[in-house]
Amino acid sequence: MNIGEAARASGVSAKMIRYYESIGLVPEAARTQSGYRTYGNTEVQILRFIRRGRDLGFPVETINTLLALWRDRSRHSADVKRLALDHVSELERKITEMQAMADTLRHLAHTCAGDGRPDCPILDDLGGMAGKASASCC
Amino acid sequence: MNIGEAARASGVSAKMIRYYESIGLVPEAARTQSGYRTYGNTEVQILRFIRRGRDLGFPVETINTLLALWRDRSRHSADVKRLALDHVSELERKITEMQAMADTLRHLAHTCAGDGRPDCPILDDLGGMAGKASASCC
DNA sequence: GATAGGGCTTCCCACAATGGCAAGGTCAAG
DNA sequence: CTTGACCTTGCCATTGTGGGAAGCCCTATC
Repeated sequence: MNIGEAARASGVSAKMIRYYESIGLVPEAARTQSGYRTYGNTEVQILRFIRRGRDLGFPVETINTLLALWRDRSRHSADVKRLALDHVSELERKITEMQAMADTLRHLAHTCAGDGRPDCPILDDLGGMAGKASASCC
Repeated sequence: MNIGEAARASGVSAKMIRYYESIGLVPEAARTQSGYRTYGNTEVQILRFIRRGRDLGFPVETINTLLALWRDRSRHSADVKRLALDHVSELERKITEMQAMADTLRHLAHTCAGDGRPDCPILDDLGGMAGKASASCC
């Protein structure tokens, strides 16, 4: 199977497959005489694993660890679970952060007329003029 | 005021001030004879505006537009409001995406014993073996 | 006046993960 | 043999930030 076919079969672009190989996330693929990479079912399965991990937002570095655990028949599921829950915490942290941004902006936008006049509480806030009359810079 | 002092006064690192200048987000600073950048209150105010915009998650490109509107006394607040609400939409999109990831992972982690045994629904899911017995790669 | 230390300058490198392009080799079908 | 689709490597761009090196500048202290 060529890289293009492996890409189609795994959902990982050929570009990314080469990249993952270059950073050592997947082992170097076997090559034909002419230099084409070749893939089998095992490799495609690994690529699918990576793809799924990326879809769940795991950083590549963590996927590397997860792959190692996947290969390790004597792994402790506790190690996998901890990686997953750490990632959940990280996601929650970012979600909370973005929700605070969105809440602030929704509030500001709510108090903004949004018409043809220049007065705008959003710009007032950004300009550090919150609560004061709408200002222009400089 | 030197760049370090301006950084302290605005909350934007000296490094980033130079970067913002290089991409044209802030005008080129005046220089002393020896080449040091100098800043006044106006410049610090602009930097604070940028800092606040970044804290609200606006991309630099959008902050550029917001700065232009800030300077434009004949602006329409509708334009500012639209930028803000578009950004809220973008934040919501990302939040929804990350919440789906977190929900999936919480569910998987919940069904994972997290002990010394190797069986792990999380790895099963990543390996495309959802619902089947815990597998090891290759 | 000399020296030390801290601040400033520019320039380059790195990150994470992905896309795109270009120049060239390869393979299979017509 | 030609054509078109595919593969190869390599370099550039993204977004926004940090780090560091080499060298100049300024001020304070001895």
